[in-house]
Amino acid sequence: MARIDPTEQSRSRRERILDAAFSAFATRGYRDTAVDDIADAAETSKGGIYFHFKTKEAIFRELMDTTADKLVGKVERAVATETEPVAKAEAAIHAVLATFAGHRTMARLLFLDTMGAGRVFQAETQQLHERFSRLIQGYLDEAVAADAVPPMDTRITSVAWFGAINEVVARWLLADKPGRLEDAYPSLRAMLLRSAGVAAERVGEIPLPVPGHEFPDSAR
Amino acid sequence: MARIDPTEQSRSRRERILDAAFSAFATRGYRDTAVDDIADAAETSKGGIYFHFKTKEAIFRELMDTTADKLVGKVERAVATETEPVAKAEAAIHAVLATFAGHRTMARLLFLDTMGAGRVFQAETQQLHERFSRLIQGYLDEAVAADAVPPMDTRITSVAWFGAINEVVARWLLADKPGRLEDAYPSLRAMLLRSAGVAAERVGEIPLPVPGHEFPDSAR
Amino acid sequence: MARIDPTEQSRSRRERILDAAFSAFATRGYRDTAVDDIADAAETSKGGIYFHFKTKEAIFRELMDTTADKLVGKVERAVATETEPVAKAEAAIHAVLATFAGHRTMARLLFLDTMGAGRVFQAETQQLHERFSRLIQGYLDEAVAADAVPPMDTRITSVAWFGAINEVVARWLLADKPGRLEDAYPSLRAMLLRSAGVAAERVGEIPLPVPGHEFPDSAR
Amino acid sequence: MARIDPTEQSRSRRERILDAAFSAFATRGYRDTAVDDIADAAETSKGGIYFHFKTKEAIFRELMDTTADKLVGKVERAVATETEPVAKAEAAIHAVLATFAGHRTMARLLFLDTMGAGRVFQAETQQLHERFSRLIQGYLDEAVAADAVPPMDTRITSVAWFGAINEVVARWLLADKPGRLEDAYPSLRAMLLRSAGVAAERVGEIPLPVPGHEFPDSAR
DNA sequence: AATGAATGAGGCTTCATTCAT
DNA sequence: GATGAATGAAGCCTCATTCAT
Repeated sequence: MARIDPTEQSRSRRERILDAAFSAFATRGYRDTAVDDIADAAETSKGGIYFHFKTKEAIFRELMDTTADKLVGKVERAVATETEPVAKAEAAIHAVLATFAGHRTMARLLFLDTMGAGRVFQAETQQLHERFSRLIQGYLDEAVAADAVPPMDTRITSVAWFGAINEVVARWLLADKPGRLEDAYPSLRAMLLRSAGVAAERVGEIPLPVPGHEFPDSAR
Repeated sequence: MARIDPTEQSRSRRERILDAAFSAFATRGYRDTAVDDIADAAETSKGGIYFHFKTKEAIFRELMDTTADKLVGKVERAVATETEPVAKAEAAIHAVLATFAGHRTMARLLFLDTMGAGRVFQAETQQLHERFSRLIQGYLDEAVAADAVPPMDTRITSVAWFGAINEVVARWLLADKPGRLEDAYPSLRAMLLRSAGVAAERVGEIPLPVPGHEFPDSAR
Repeated sequence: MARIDPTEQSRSRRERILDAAFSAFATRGYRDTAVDDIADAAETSKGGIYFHFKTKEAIFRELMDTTADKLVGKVERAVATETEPVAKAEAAIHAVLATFAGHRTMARLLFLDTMGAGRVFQAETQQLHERFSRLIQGYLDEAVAADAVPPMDTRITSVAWFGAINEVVARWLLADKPGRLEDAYPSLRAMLLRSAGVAAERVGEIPLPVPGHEFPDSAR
Repeated sequence: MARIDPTEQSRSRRERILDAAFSAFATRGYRDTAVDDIADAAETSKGGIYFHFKTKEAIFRELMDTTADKLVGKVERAVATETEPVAKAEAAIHAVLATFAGHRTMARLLFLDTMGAGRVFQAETQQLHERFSRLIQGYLDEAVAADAVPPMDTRITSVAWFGAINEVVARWLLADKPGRLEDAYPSLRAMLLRSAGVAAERVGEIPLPVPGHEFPDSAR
């Protein structure tokens, strides 16, 4: 008599809530998402949600954390396939862009909504950004150590890198006709590599804007 | 016996409201600021606010616009003192950093809270970011035209520049012990100039992190 | 140990709200009734009301509809007991008067407050009046078809009938010392029947005012 | 040096306010008309209004009174041209319909908005209705005295008359495609005269509905 | 575990009225 | 007389959270 493992059953419900919350937060933002919305989307009741999560905030927190974990994991796996320092950095940049390109919603949640959640989450957000820029900084430090790039303040540089990538992604997220995010990769890559002092030969040719494939403008 | 011009009088009240709103929004964010809070801070009544502004949103909008105007003005004035393209870009970067260094709250309002306001303001925010990146793009285009830098996709590069600067400022804003924002200038400048392909001689020496003056870490 | 069916339970609360709203609207009018008033009277919280009804307007709408339904139902049942056309009309008139006589508040809500609700409800109100005058027109048309009365413009006549009845009821509603509404029936009946051209023999004797039982005057 | 008489000047302003209020109340109803609206329409300031009138209610009251006076005046003048009792009644009916036909707004104010004003005005409204039905009753009593109609309860009959007329006017007011109010006169006249027992010869032929000129339906 | 009803604090906005100038 | 700025009491509605079942 195959009864469903209650733990399994519960997890599936819990997961369903997380999924629903994820998509709701990403679509409407934290503040504009009511717990009722999540309940509806998860085909549960409000009470059901409060059984699994202490507060609305807790849902958001958990979502932020696991999502960030996923992304970091992807980046690390992508980087692991490379050995040369600069190639590692390139792989990281590409991994981020590729991941977001495939998961617009994830990007939206991670990078756009963090402030919408209000004061409460600023610490959370900061840690997220910190985490990513530290990741980058690690690769830059390696590159410096390997003499692939000259010494520099890798802290500031990595923060700036993160900002640059973040902005390109955000702009793409909000564009009316997004186009393909990966089209931005060559130029962004060149810009970042050069910013770190990677040798011109290694950077290669500087891409020019392809007519008809310009980076999207914010409409209206 | 100089009576106060009623127009003046009214403007002063209006201004008082704007000031109060400015500081409240910058401190607590748009959503977490109640109209009552603004009224209290402006030493007016809620009704008084609604005499001068149609909605809470209108206050925020006006604040965003005028603040952005001020910043753009400062940047343009700083740039105007230079003639050489790269120097213009440097001046712009420096102007932004210097302005924000002096007006933390302004920065907070412009760059951190925009999303906190919710879906309604995404268009507004986009325009703001757009405006700044276009400003940068203008200088980059000039530099390309003057052969100060090689041809490139100035659209993406300027978006990335904006993102880089934005992130450095934001990180500083949220730091517990901010330090001096201008300490970040040399490295940020070098990073940006190199990213655009400015000649190494022109960029000059790459600054190293000064022990004890590292870029602030996010607390906790 | 009979537990109350939760559906039942909820309905009873919903009903309690409707009852409270009904009496509040009828007493103070739509605009002068705050949602808080209804909540208090229903011994619920404001939020509780908004769980059951989307807006204040929705409560009013539902009340109007069901009340009208009840009245129409009563009239139709009364009419169904008669076969002769003129008798049907008489039954209808009597049913309206009798119903209102027993339910002053219902009358008040249906006939006096409709405009107090403001522009929003004019359509609703019109439909209500339309509904009743169409009901009357149906009986008049039957009477014409049965040669019980001569041909006439039954549309205008029925509108006028409705107006006449409405006014008599309204005047009674607003009177300080209402007296018995049914005392007005004989004269109103005679007036209406004659207005439709019912034969004098069928109408019978024209009632004279009974001293001491005059139709109430508006006080002051 | 022809200075404008200050009294005159003041009255003109006062009148302008009344006019503006009249049209505003008639268009949007009492509750939905803000004092600001009136001020704007009268090209004055809110303060100016409160100089001339103690409260918003006072404006409405005065408007109701003078408007009713005007209408009563018209009716009485029309009736004065007739000597025969039934003709007087006919003249009165016609005068009301004709006046309203020419002044939709006046009708709206007097007959539709009275309740919208809320509890406060019910006394006022009642007096208005009372006044008109007493006017009618006077003519009916004369007719009875002159043996033009048989004895009856003229109190109820006149109330019913008033209601009948009122409803026809109201329906016309709210119709989408009003048509001509006076088209309703023949049938309404016949209905009313018959209701009072006026001899068939005197009433004349009963009008049938003219195809294409039916009394307007409430749209939708 | 889950449900749905209930709560109540709090948010934004409107508007009649007052008042200093 | 007139103006427009200011007041503050309501008003309607939302929503995170709790709770009986």
